[in-house]
Amino acid sequence: MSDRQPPRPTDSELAILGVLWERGPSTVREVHEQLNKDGATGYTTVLKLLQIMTEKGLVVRDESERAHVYESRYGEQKTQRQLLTDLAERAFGGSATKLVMQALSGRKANAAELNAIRELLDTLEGESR
Amino acid sequence: MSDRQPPRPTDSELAILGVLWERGPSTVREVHEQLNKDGATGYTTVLKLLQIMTEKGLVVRDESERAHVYESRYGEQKTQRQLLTDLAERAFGGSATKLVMQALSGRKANAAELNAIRELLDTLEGESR
DNA sequence: ACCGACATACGAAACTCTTCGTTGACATCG
DNA sequence: CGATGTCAACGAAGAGTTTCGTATGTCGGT
Repeated sequence: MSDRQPPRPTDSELAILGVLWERGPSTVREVHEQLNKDGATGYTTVLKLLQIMTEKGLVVRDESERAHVYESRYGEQKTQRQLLTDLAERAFGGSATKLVMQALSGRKANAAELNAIRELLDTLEGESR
Repeated sequence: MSDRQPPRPTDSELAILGVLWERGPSTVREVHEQLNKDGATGYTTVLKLLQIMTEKGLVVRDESERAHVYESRYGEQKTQRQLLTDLAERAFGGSATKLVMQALSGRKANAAELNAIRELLDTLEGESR
C-alpha cells in the first residue's frame, strides 16, 4: 500500500489540471500564462498550488531541468469519472443513473447530442449482451 | 437584487440537506438522530451547521417554537441540477453532454436503467420537435 | 566577476470548514 | 422551589485552501 486514493481536486487545482490536460507536461510559467488568459492569478500562487498538488500526488514533477515540468498524474477521463462517482455518492444516493437522468432533463440538448448519447447507449447494451 | 445565487453546499451540508429532503421540515434533534445512524457527529455540530446554512440561505428556519424547525430552501432536484451544472462548468468545459457520456461509459448500468434513459431521451426529442 | 532575468522554496495572512465545549435560557417534574 | 433535561447561541481550535511577498539560487551575457 504505497500510495492511496487520489484526493478530490479543489476548484483551483482543477483549473490547473485542465491546463495540463490540454497542453501536456508544462512548466509553471506555461501553466500560469495559460491560466491568465481568463482570471488573474499570481505566478507564485500557481507554483505553490503545483507544489501542494505534487505532495498530494495529483501531479508528478520532473526536476531534471531547471524549470520543473509538471504533468497530471491521472488522465482527464479518469479524473472526471472519479468526480462523477463522488457526486453521485454525495448527492444522488450513490445512483449514477439518477445523476444521468437529472443531467439530461435539466437542459436542452440538440438533436446531434441526443443522437450521440443514443449511440453510446447502443454500444453499452451490445457489450452487456 | 435582494438575495443572490445560492452557494454550493459542502459535503457536510449536503448530508444535512439529504435528511431534510427525506424527512421534510425538521428540528436539529431530528436531523442529528437521522444522521447518527451512520457516522457520528455531535449535536452542537449539526446545530452550528444549520445556523451557518441559514446565514447562507441554504435553509429557512421557523423560530415560532422553542425547538426551531429547519427546511431546505431549494428542492432536491434543483440542487442536484445546480451541482451538475457546476461540475460540468468546472471539469467538463461547460458541456453537460460530455458529462453525461462520461457518466454512462464509466459504469455498467443494467438493462432496465438503460431503457429508462432511452425513454427519457425519447421524451426530450419529442418535446424539441 | 557582476547584473538582470528567471526559477524554486518558504512562510505568513486571510479565509472557510468542521468540530465541539461551555454558557445561559427555559420548561417540566418531583 | 430546585433539580434535571432540552435547547440555541457563542467562541475557539484545528485543518485545509488560496493568496502572495520575500529570500535564495542559478544561468547567461557583458
